[in-house]
Amino acid sequence: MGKAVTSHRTPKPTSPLRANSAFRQHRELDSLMHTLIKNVLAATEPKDAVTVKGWVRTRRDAKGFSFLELNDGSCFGSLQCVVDAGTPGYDGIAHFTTGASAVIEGKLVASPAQGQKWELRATKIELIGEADASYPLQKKGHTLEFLRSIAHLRPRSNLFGAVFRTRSRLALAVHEFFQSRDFFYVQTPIITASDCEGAGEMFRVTTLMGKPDAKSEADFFGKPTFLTVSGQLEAETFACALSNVYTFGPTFRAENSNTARHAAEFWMIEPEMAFCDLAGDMDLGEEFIKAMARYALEHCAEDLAFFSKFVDKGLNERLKFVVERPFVRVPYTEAVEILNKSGKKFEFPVSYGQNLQSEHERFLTEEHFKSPTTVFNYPREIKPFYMRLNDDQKTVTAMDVLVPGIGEVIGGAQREERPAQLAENMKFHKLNEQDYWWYADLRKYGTVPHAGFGLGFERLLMFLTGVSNIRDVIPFARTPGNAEF
RNA sequence: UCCAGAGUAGCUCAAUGGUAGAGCACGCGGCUGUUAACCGUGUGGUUGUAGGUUCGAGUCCUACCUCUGGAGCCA
Repeated sequence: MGKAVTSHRTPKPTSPLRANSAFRQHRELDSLMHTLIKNVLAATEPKDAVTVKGWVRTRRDAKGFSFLELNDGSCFGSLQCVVDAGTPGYDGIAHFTTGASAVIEGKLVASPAQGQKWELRATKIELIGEADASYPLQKKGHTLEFLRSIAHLRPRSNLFGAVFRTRSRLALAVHEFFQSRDFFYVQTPIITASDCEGAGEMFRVTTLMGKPDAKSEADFFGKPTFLTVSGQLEAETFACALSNVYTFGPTFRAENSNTARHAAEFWMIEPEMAFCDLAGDMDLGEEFIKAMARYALEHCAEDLAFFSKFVDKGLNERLKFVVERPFVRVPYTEAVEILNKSGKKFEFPVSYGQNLQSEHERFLTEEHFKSPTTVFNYPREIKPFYMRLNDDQKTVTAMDVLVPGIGEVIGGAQREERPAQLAENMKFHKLNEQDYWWYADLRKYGTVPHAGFGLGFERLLMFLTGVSNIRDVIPFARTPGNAEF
């Protein structure tokens, strides 16, 4: 240990968006520290003294020297280091095995061989921490199932490094999208007492462990509390004050869902706009998805190239298509007609008043329109109380954005802003008005038409990376029976 | 939760009801500006768990567990 691990100061900011900001103040210190491999590989000319720190991906020994491939996760690629016998530290070369951490100093030179532009001719190598022979990540491909069982190590693999770099950049893109449109970021509570909209089974939050007979009045908050299933109702209160707001945070559903697109803990993005109707809501949803696709193409090109090659061959085409073409918009009633006239045999029959099944959604977006599709104006019976009743008295201003391969990515609506109608909606859905007194107050004091939607961040990532299981786009997945890490 | 499929070495997979094997990983030796390096060699197993059928079960039967795909709930 010692010197090798002492420099942990924030390296220079490298986000293109922060290039000229005050965040660059540590830049001068960079030369005293190590250089991220991302910056080494982007060099435009040879350099005399470079120090890199990372984890050994592989070592290939030759007579009299070795190739060490070092990766620090700062970018997709690894740096090939050439270490001659006799280089300080070479006597311990056998310990530089896959997974070991190391510091390498050397000269950056143009590589004489195919496969890489630059390589580091080592002048000194130092082992930081060796990797036990049982290190499970091999140089060969692994199944996603196996990698899930080593979630603490999988970020060191090509795929998961790419996924989580992309996730980070898109999280920033979410904020930039909304902030640049004058939306304010609202942090809605994670612990909540309201059963909200019946959006799903909830996790109970309590300090009454081991006291099964205790009344909820004796609980920490003096009433039953849960982990939030949505920040929407709270976001509405802020939209009715700051005009345009969004949430971006963890959401919890205690459903016993066992699918590739459900998790018990996931991140949801919920914009809410005052003085906005359903059309404006659909516009925002479409713009948002297009902007995310564009951002990924522009800022995650290297990682996307990997996804296109090994995860989803059609990814780049699809993202370009999404960016360039308008989404299809179709009323629910018309969607049902299309499905009925399709001549296609569905496992579940299509009929008005029923929710669209996965197979129906897939047909619309993958076969019929071959495009992301927004379905709107659903029957009120199958949608929550807060959605605005249309003049036909039968449908509500709901909208779902469906994308090929994933299904529903966005669920949203224009909200019911008329106090009497909101009360009627609650009766219709057999809800207790008293439980929503503060929500109803928004309609009592200066009500405005407003609209918003919820978007699953992980589902968005699945769509943008081609990764087909939600467990593989979230760092540590929580699903029924699984919270190991 | 329902339907279907699968659990064999650290990983990926073979094995008619009849002596459990290969590749990779790992160890050792060799070779080479190599790049999923290569060649030789060695180590490595309570066949998911518990029962049952049989002279004999990785293989057939029952239950359970786990995972995968599909469905429901949704984002």
